Order: sequence, then structure tokens, then C-alpha cells
Amino acid sequence: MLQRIYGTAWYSDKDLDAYLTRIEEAEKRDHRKIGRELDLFSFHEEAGAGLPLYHPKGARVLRLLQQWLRGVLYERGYVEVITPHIYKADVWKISGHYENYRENMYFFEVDEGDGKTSEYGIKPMNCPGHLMIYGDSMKSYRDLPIRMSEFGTVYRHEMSGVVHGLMRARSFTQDDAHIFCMPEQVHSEVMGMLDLVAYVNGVFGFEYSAEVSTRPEKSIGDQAFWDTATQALIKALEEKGVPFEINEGDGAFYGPKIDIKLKDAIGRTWQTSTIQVDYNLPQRFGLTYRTSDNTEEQPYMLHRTILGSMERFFGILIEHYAGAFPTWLAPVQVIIVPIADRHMDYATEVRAKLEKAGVRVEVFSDNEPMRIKIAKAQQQKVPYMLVVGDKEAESGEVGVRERTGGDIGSRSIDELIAMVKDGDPLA
RNA sequence: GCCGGCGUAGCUCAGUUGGCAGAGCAAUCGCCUUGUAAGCGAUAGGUCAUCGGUUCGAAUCCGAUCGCCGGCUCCA
Repeated sequence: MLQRIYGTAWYSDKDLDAYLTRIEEAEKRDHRKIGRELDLFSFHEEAGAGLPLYHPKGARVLRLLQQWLRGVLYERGYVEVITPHIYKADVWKISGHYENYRENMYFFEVDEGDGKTSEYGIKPMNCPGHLMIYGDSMKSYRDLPIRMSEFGTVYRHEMSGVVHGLMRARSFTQDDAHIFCMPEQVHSEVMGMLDLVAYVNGVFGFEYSAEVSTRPEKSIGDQAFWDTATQALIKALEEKGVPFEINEGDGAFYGPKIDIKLKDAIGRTWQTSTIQVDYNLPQRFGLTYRTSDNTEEQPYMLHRTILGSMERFFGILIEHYAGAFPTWLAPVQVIIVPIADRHMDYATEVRAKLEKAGVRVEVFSDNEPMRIKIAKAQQQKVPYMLVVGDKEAESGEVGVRERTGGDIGSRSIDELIAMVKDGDPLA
């Protein structure tokens, strides 16, 4: 009989208290709890573990994030592609996933109707599609770098013990991109990615650090590739002034990588971005480009995500903000609270004006006393509550209550719209 | 996947030694016509996760499966 005892040890009472406070705070911010309270998403036992279903408000936040990031990527020379969710098993044999990753993938047979069946695999990553798109036409060194991005939903049969809300799901969407480039472009491309990491995390106020993972024992490629690639990663981090640690031997079997870990509002760290150098997949898929000497060379491929998984990043944001999203990301930015039934007409009129200005707005139409409407709106963490009664219908204004600041008095509709749009990176 | 725990109404939970399934909140309907964080009344809501076993009798005991939680391992 073996008895396992769990414990935790701290140097001082103060440290222990801080730990306990953090546990308590983490429980209050738990994205699974807030996700239900704010009607963002749900999980269903009958659907399967780790498969989130996004409700209208959750979908809205995710789409806003994507819309924003898409614009940022276009400005930085990315092109967007869309690739299938399934491929014939042959593709996964070429990529090596069939051999090395099989137990984590979903495969199925399909009846082709002529007495034969085909085996298909659901994608656990987006790389093959991007490789095939690259390989579809002859490339010149002048075409490089090609920055190919996709919000690609992938499926991985994660082990049952690790599935955890949105943080570790079996279906998730990566803000994925693959950069095809020449060896001498790796450094500047990595610099560009670190710049993007800094910009994106800055928007949410996240601090972060990095880890560089070097060549593992079981790996492929010649040492010159590993040295060049690893040095390019380290040099970029140094030049950007990103603090980093070296994780000896923790790289992917095909190349070294940078992992970014960010720190949330209560000091927890999360891995989000990853930047990987790859020489293997371009080879497997036979990718080439024509050099200035008109010889044929194989391009490098950089894999990178910035948010990582939209699911995980969404979960991190929910916990970081404790559900009180910044106004630009809030699923509902404004809720109109009519004082009595007779104010519904004016409330509807205000809503129409706000909708026309692109504000996400709802009217609280339940027949409840004021304080209850306010309490419920507060609980939904809506940034602005507009109280409309006789006074407001008369003046054409709205009584504004802020989520954090309370009642701030009357404002005109235009003033209110300006407040909502202030600081909106999508505006 | 492994170790440990858990699964009762939409949510949070009670349910005594195995003996009629409960509360609050949410929902629905009615009342109130409301001025900034929780009014009043009523109604409805359940194969006690699922399947099997023990028993005169199972939410309660046993087994399996599914799901969830904490940890390990893994990862975006």
C-alpha cells in the first residue's frame, strides 16, 4: 500500500498568504466559470471532451480578436490563406505525422463507392496546406520571404488528463503563419515576429519573457543548420532586448524554437507565441526557389503563432480581465436601461443611433426595478450602462454609468459614441 | 495516459444508519411602473451522469463506462 501525500512549502507566512490569495483570485477569475456567467461558450459531455461551443457573445469576442489581428498582419506583409480541415492520409505520411503523431490525430475511413475506401486525417496543424500552396508554383528568390497566415482550426486528441477548458482543448484555432525565406532572411524575419509579439502583447498590457530551445538528441539536419538557426534566434532576442533563458535540448526534432511566456494580471505565466525554424518540412514537400544564380535551393520555413491558440488566449484574456473586457473587445459595449415601460420607445431610438455608429448595444427590456437592471448589467461587465427616463427622453441625452466609475451624469449620444470608440484599435 | 477526488434542477448546493427528490438563484407567468449592485406572488423544472450488479427496497453500497476537478506527464 502506497500513500501519496501532496504538500506545498513556503519560506514565510507572507509567501503562503500571497499563494492562498492567488489561488482564491484564480478561482474567481476561472474562465470556465466566467464563460458560463457571461454566456460565452459551453462544453457538452455528449459532444466530447475538449470541444468548446462558442455562443454568440464568445464568438463575437473571438471574431473581434481575429479581425484586429488580421489587419495588423496585412500591414506587416502577410497574406492570408484558407486550407482544408482534412487531408488524405498520404499527406500525413509525407509530413511525417502519420508515423510520429498518429495517436494524437483523428483518422477515419471513407467509402469511395467503388468498393474501395480511403483514409483521411483531420489536421493537427496547418503546415501541410501552406507547404502545398508554396509548392504549387515556381518561386524565385525575389518572391521571398512569403508570409502565409491562416486562422486555422486544428484537432488534436490530447490525453484525457490534460484537457482543461479553453486552455487545453482538442479543437482549437491557431493564429498560424509560415514564413518561407532564404537562410540569410531568418534573422530579420524573427526580428519582425518579435516586433509583432511586442506590439500584440502591449495592447493587452502583458509582460513576457522567452525561452530558446536548442537541438535535442533525437533530431535531424546537419549541425551547420542548427548553429545558424539557433544563433539567429538568440541574436534577435538580444537585439530586441527580450529577456530569455536557454532550454538545452528542448527544441523540435527539426529545428530550434523560441517560446514566449506572458504574465497575467495575477502573476501567472502562460505560453502563447512560438517561433520555430524548420528545414525538414520544406525538404519533405520538395520546396525550392530559384536563386539569383538561377540555381535551385531549398527555402527555410519559420512556423510561428503570436496568440498561440485563440482558445487559450481567449481563456487567458478572460482571466486577465476577470471578464471585464476592454471596451473594444466587449461583446456588449453598451446596455440601455429604460426606467419604466414608457421609455422603451426612446431606448429603441437610442439603440438605433448607436448601432448605426457601429456600437454593440442591447436594450434591457425585462420588467424589473432600476437597481436590479443595473445590478444585472454590472454583473455582465458591460462597460457602459445608459439610463434613460423622462429627463433623458426630454433632453435627447443619456444618463451614463460606467462599469468601474459609476454614474457620471448626462452625455449626448455623440459624446457617448466617442467614449465607446476611444482607444479602439478597430475604429 | 498515470495517481487521487468528484458527478443530485440551467447554476450553487443540501439530502441523517439504504425507506416518498429538497432549497436559494436563474427561467416562465402575474403584480409593481420603477432614477443607478438584487421588489412581491405564483408556476414550471429531475431516468439523482450512463450502463450493469447487490438488496424486499439504491441518489445512498459494488463494478464498468463517460465527463469534470487537483496533480504528474505532454503541449499551442
